[in-house]
Amino acid sequence: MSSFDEMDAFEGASLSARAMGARPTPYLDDLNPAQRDAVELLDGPVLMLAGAGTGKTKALTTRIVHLLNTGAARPNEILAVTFTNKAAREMKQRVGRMLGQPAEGMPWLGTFHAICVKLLRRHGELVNLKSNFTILDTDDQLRLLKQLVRAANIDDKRWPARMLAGIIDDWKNRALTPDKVPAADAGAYNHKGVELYAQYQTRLRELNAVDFGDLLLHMVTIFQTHEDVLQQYQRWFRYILVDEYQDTNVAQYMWLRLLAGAHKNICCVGDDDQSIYGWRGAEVGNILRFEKDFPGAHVVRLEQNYRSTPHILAAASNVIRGNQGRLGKELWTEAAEGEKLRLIGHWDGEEEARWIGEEIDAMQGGTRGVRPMNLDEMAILVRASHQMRAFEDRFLTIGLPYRVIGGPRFYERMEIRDAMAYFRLVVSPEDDLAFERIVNTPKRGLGDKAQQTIQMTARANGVSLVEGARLAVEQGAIKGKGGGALRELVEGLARWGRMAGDKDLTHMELAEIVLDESGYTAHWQNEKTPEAPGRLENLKELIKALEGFENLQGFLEHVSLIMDNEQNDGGAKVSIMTLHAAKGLEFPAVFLPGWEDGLFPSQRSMDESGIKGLEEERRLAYVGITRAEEVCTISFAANRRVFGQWQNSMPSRFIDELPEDHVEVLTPPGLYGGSGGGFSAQGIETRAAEANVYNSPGWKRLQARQGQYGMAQPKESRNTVIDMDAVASFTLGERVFHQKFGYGAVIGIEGDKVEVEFEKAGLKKVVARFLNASDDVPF
DNA sequence: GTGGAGTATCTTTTT
DNA sequence: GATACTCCAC
Repeated sequence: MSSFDEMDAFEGASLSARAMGARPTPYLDDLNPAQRDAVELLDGPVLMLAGAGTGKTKALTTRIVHLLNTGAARPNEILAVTFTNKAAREMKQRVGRMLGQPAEGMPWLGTFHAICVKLLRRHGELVNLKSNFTILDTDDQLRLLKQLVRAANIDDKRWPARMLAGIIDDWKNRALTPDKVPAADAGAYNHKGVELYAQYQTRLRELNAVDFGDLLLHMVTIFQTHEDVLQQYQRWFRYILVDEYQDTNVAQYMWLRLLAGAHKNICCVGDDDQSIYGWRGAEVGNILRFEKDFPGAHVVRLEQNYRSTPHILAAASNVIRGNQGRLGKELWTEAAEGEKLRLIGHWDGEEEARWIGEEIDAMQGGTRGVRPMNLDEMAILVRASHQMRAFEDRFLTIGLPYRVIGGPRFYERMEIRDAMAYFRLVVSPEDDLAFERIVNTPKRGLGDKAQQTIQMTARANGVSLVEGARLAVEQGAIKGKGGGALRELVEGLARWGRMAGDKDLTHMELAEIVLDESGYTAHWQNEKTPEAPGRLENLKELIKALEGFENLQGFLEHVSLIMDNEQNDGGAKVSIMTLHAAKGLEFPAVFLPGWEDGLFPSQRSMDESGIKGLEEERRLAYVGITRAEEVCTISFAANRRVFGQWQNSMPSRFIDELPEDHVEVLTPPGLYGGSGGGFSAQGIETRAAEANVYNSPGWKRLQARQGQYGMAQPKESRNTVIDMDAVASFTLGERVFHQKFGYGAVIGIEGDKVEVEFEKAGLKKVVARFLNASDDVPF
């Protein structure tokens, strides 16, 4: 690894590169005047206010190319920060394409986190970290916090560790080390928050580990306390570029200000109207006060939109107008008028999914809209991930190919994390958290008691858990079957560790040996659950993913930072994702379902953050609408299942903010004998009433008439589970149904418990509430 | 020590 | 409706 001094040595070379003088700049001809400004104003602070679809990435990448081309900086003197790995990847590709060569030479183009890891590997010792520190994910973090909470004798029912994790995260986002937490926050987590935060940081240091927030926080601390280090990097990074500046939190902001403090060659790109990460500590204020922070800053506005039709832009503008304190932009386009936005209401969530499925089919077949569309030109953007389920269910039944973006991630799956814990232990045996995860996975007969013995032995001797386990076995502190299994595990770990140094063995082979010899593979082979084969499949995939890396360590590093899994499995598919995940993307056709008050805008957001929360929700609506290029379809449902309970709601207040002239209101389906059989007569009537309302010109007054459809009756009462009072009347011999055990006969009643002889599951004692009379079975 | 049944909580959004 | 957690019976 090259040391920092070696890096400095390049500086001389860069001067000669600059001396080479300007080269032709054909790429500038591709830009509109505003974009050109944004590219050519190289020195001094620049704020690029780039509305949705205004060619922001183009301007940013061209700026990098221009910096290189004019000799202002060498590739490794440019610090370019993004928020997502995807954005970093894309930028690298585009720069490479423009330069006509792979942009391998841009080591400082990456996410905040990836760049901080690089820096921290070099300078970690300044905050008492060894350079091979591990990065904890949220799971490890939570387990660690739980231990601390329990040790502090706090009732983790009333004060969940999750909550503490959130509070600590928040402090870290605000660049607050435990000693800097303001007095106003002293009451946090039952007045124990600050103390536990300090303990947590101590524990992390003992484990030679950091969490995500630490990556930024430690670097800020180092820059603040080591002037020499800061100055070196201020010299080194001649030009700084920041993407999605509106999403920076305080720690990131301080980090940037420190680095840009000397030369102030910083170009921040953002859109205050697309700030949607306030809940994660992002401060819109950062972008709003850029000109104050950097006096004399050039502000460039990109307002010509190359993405959407005028109808779509008009709708988006009208919605976002409701927010206060914006920097203000007016998007315009030369695009043809196109279709109006479409708005439709449905009876319930399932019907919404059904309708959208049919619509997608029709659009694909060319029977709807001005041109046939490919499946990958369409996307469904939801507010909360639980909304995805209805679409997945529906699309599975009609065989419509879809892809969920940002769903449960590969590296978060249980089996993958288990396997990775084994790998972590092979690479670094002192990784106590990894050891705790796998001591008893697969089952080795090592329960709480044995694990406590290991912990105590380790602590008494001041060694890692693995070493503690070895000692405990040696001293015979753990007897019987567990002891033998533990000895085997400890010896295995030592053996695999030695094998890691073996040149004749690839790390893929090693990984396979580890999983086989530890019994982990067998554990899933013996498991009879329906998921087991899939999990084995995932493990195989994990081994395959190792191929791209030098060794296990390199792989683990990669995974801790890049938790996304791009599945580019072939074939056109409809995309389903959250609005947050959709930022930066665009699709010819966009569906925005679930526009109901409470769901969107989210009740929780409004409860917790009031007006600020509502405004962030509104920005989310803005982001959603502006993803659409040609067609945007907004929908809402009167009824939806929440927590398995039916709930009804009113259309979103944002629907009122859509400009009437740019919206076409569609008649709900079902009235023409289309879909949705099986409703009661009452349901049809209600739906007919809805149709009239929708068709009326004054549809905006819908809200005033919410009583008519907002408070619609639940579908059918016979679908509800039998209630407790009714259950009391079970009689001996009665035929009953249980969700899990199936059919059976009542053979005894004791209070609220009923003894049932099930046909398949045999004799069980169950609580009456979970039983239905068999002719009353829900279906 | 394990596994099953019963109970509580959950749903925003993620590097 | 699903999962994580707790409690109780083997």
